[in-house]
Amino acid sequence: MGDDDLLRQAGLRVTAARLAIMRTVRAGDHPDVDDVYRGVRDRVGQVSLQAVYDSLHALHRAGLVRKIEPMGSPARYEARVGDNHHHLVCRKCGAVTDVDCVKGEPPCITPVDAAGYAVDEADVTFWGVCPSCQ
Amino acid sequence: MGDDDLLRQAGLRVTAARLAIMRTVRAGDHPDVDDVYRGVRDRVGQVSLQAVYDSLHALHRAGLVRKIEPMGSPARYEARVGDNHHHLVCRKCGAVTDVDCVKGEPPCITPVDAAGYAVDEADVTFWGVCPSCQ
DNA sequence: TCGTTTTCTTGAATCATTCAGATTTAGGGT
DNA sequence: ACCCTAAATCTGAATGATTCAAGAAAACGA
Repeated sequence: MGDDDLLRQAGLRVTAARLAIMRTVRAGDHPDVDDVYRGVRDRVGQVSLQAVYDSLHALHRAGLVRKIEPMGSPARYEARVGDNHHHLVCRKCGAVTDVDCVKGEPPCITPVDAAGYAVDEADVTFWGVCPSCQ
Repeated sequence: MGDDDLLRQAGLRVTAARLAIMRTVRAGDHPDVDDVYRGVRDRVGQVSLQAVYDSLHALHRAGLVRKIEPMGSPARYEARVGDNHHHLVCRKCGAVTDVDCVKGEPPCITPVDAAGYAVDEADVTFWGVCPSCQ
């Protein structure tokens, strides 16, 4: 299924900007908004930064992209959705690396005592220093 | 051991502002900077917002307070440190609730494949809807 | 093709946080 | 007790990511 079908299926209109955003996020390595902005401009020549914000919000709401926000850095996006994987973040360079979850099904972790909360997602971030920064 | 000793032991000077910040963080429920700011003013009358930022940084660096940053909200602080507990965050009201870790020792979780990273901390956030918002 | 609704644009505003420089204070040394 | 110096705090401004607002353009069902 192509990106256009994914968009339509989510009730979103198919636009050049959105297709380029999806491709850019998929091609990049956890790009932030600015990375996506630049990537999209490379592909379609002209987009406004706000269109990128709007579209990323729409795509995120539709579950087509995942948003991660490591402490201290701007929001980053990724195309791997639904597989509930987690992230390794380098304290020095900020690099983000995917880590597969031990368990297969999301949510991979259920708190011992949910305190009455209806939990629907577990967000796990491992902090450390990446190989090239060590 | 009193807060003054904790500060001295960390190589930090003992000031009224810092003592008030520690008490405020301990008394509050994951307060953000502004909550701390107001709490400290209630206790000592006069502090600048920057002093609160500076002191919280110092306390955080010294390991006397923990900093958490749920996506989309300003940084929050808590006094429980070193026990590697995690957090439940309400998607509606933003409330934060502590959850004890299944395992006892930090890091409570070690990624299956650390990809060469020297991992020193695992940050786990559960997202859901709290009892009163359901 | 037309009309409605969504999307995109431009431009400004907001919010948390940080930076800079001057002033004060804590606490060790005399 | 009094200096001295580094650390802490103050005032005031700057930054950077993100959001708001309102008009123009584009998508797509009728």
